[in-house]
Amino acid sequence: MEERYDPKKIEERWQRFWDQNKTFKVTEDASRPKYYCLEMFPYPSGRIHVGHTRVYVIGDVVARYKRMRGFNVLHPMGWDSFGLPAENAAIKHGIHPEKWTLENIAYMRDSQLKRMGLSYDWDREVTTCLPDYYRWNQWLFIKMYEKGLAYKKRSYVNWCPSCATVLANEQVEDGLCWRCSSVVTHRELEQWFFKITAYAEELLAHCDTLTEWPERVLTMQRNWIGKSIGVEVDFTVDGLGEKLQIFTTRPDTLFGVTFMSIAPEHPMLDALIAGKKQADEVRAFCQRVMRLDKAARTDGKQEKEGVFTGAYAVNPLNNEKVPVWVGNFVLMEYGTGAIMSVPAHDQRDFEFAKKYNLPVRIVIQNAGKDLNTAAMKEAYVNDGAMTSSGPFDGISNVQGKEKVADYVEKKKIGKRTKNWRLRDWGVSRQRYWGTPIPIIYCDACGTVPVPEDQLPVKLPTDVAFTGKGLSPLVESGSFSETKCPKCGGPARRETDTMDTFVDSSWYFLRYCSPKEEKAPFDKKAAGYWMNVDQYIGGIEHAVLHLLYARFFTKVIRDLGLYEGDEPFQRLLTQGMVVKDGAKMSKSKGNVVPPDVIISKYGADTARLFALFAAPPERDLEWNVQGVDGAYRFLHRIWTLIYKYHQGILKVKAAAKEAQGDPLYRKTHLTIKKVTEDIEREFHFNTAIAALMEMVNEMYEYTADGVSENKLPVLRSAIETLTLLIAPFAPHFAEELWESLGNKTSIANAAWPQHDPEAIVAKSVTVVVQVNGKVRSKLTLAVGTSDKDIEAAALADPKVKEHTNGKAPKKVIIVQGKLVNVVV
RNA sequence: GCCGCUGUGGCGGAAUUGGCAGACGCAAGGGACUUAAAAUCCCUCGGGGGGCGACUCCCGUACCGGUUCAAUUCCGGUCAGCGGCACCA
Repeated sequence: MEERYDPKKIEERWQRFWDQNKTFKVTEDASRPKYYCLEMFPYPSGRIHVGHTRVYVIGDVVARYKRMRGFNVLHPMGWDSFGLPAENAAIKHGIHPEKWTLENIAYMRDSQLKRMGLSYDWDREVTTCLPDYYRWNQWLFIKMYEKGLAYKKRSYVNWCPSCATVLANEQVEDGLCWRCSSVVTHRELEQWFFKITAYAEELLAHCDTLTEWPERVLTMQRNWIGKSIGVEVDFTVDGLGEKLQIFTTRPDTLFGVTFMSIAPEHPMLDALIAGKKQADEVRAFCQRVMRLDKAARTDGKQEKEGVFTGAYAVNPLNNEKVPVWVGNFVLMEYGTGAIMSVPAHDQRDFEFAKKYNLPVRIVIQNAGKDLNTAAMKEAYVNDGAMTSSGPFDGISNVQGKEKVADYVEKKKIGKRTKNWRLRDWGVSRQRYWGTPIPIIYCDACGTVPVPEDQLPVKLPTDVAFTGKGLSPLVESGSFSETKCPKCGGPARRETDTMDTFVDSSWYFLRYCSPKEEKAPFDKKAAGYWMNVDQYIGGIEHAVLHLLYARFFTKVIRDLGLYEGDEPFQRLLTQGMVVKDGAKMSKSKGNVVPPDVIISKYGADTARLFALFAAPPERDLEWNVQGVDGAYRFLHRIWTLIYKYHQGILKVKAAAKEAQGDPLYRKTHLTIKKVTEDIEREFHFNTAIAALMEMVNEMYEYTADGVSENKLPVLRSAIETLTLLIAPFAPHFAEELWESLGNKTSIANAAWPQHDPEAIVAKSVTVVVQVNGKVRSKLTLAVGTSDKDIEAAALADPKVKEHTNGKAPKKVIIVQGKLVNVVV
């Protein structure tokens, strides 16, 4: 054993050892319990910083701990490697996206991740931008096409002018592009969609089964799916005879309808205004509204505006004629694109009615204070008794909702229905660096999927990256011109590529059998490894990746490829890494690359600090002095062990016979504490604090030298400490483990178990309170009876002083903890 | 506006089932070692008061109130910060 702790030498040595011995390679083994530990795989942007590595360190501790607990641990790593930055680099620097990407991967793998000492089975590395992976994206796309789950439609879609591509709804945040924050505009385009709405009900219902997910994420998913239950009702357009269908969640207010509002895009609009004197004004209004971008259009603060179409519709419940307006706040995408307006009981309708002087009719009466239309300052949206509602007068509106719905269905003027906020997932991207959509268009045969035996449709390499005009795939004649697989005639390929979120929607299944050539993954292998027992990643994916991956798992299940409803058993969303008060990011200029920390302190120090400074789900302030502290801790252990190294090698570690020795007791208390802290919500910070306490106690124990007969106890403490620190500081632990005479890797050593008898104390300190205030402490033998405890407490001089001679009213005793004398 | 989370020393954080508030670490101050420094080791370290002193008393977990022998923990209200949703019919 070297006198000084030299992380550089140690870490290089053990990383080589793990690589050469394939220490973390795993295969299916039915005789052992499996554990699948997965961190969200990275986009290989080039250089990562400690903000990125935090998640891998957290996952690595889990994986190493579970391995020592005897689990067959699958812990893979790969690359989410399709995406825009590669293409932008190509445009800017003239490097092909593939070259740029693969070089980044090599650097990140070999110079950053491997140097952190992460226990991955690198033989399972998955790289989504390579044909052996993306061919299965294409295969899955075709399967989904065959089942009607992938379809093409012309519609208004989100367009990011800066990224020059379409975005899915989930990728628009506050009207801005999730990646570059440009204002998202609307475009009418023909696009491929995945029918995620077909799974809306199940995606929502199964949220209830994800009991080991953070409630926050589930709330976000439930909000995003946005189920609302209501009624569709047909109003008849006066003079036209056509049905104008509306959706409402408030059928109880149907008698309060005083006008209707439709979206500017509503298909019936032309018919409504045909021949009316308002026609030109309405058209001008609609064009003005439709020109607005998505953010402006859906901003709730925007004033409600509208224009009368000149048409009337008949309310089927009371046969009243009400005017039909166009409203700027009515959305074509939600419901039926038309609403009934009840100004008395809907705030938007109320504002609209006030602005345009439309009538207000109260149909729900406030039980506390009678409403009257003249005095109303805002809509009354609470419950009450129905009024002016024909046969429903007098009943509560809560019951009324059901009764009116029954009535509507009986009269066949509408039906109960559900509406979803969730939209189908638009997956077409007008860019090069993604999976080509495996579809061919033939003038004779129409849309034809590429036959399975012709997969993969590879990305062409002979393309130019100009950054101008259309995607390189459109410009590449050799790619788009092809033959129809059906009739052999001339045809052209789809030139759009898939959203990169498709890649990450099933990669966790691919890890189970990454080399499989006949299917996306081997069903048996997936049956063994899935689900992912622990998934770890950022909260930013709460409704993106995590929703898509759940959807894909269900689709894959229904294709008969996998038996299981949900991919991720337990989810941990780690906090971000903050420095100087801001999230670590390249643009803020506050990044700390792991390489720098590793060179100066070593990976074990970097790991220890990241784990100690905050619990995993909370944000972590990166602070150099804190890193020093972690470094000091490792040195302190090393120095202590070095001092007694020769001595303890001559003895066997203490066992039961040492019960009663204070260090032996501390050793076993620490085993218990560290194990519980890891098992309970991965509280690594307190687990490491417990190790520090143990080391402090070892220093005290050895302060006046160690006699021969204490060496076995010291040896057991040192061995235990080495094992307990192994998941956190693995290189450090390996080196010490070897120096203690062990021939095999500590990664496969058994996690220690605490001896319950060793931690039993003979005596306990009992807090003595008078009227709830601590006044004294007593040291009593364990098992002292309540009667004796009370007597001891009352005999205590401090107690006598504070009770002032008064007799106790009550004495509360909590065994082994506290006595409270109440006077 | 609605929903959720959070609020503890100079700082990061701990207190697991209602039972000693501030574990552990950082920073700071003092001391030992050293020609000196670094490193290391030891001590002090929430605020205020009293005592020469071993000590001791009061206050304190955003704020106000409640339940309880006992509240950082449970309940009600207020404030602040963060996050999500939001013209969704």
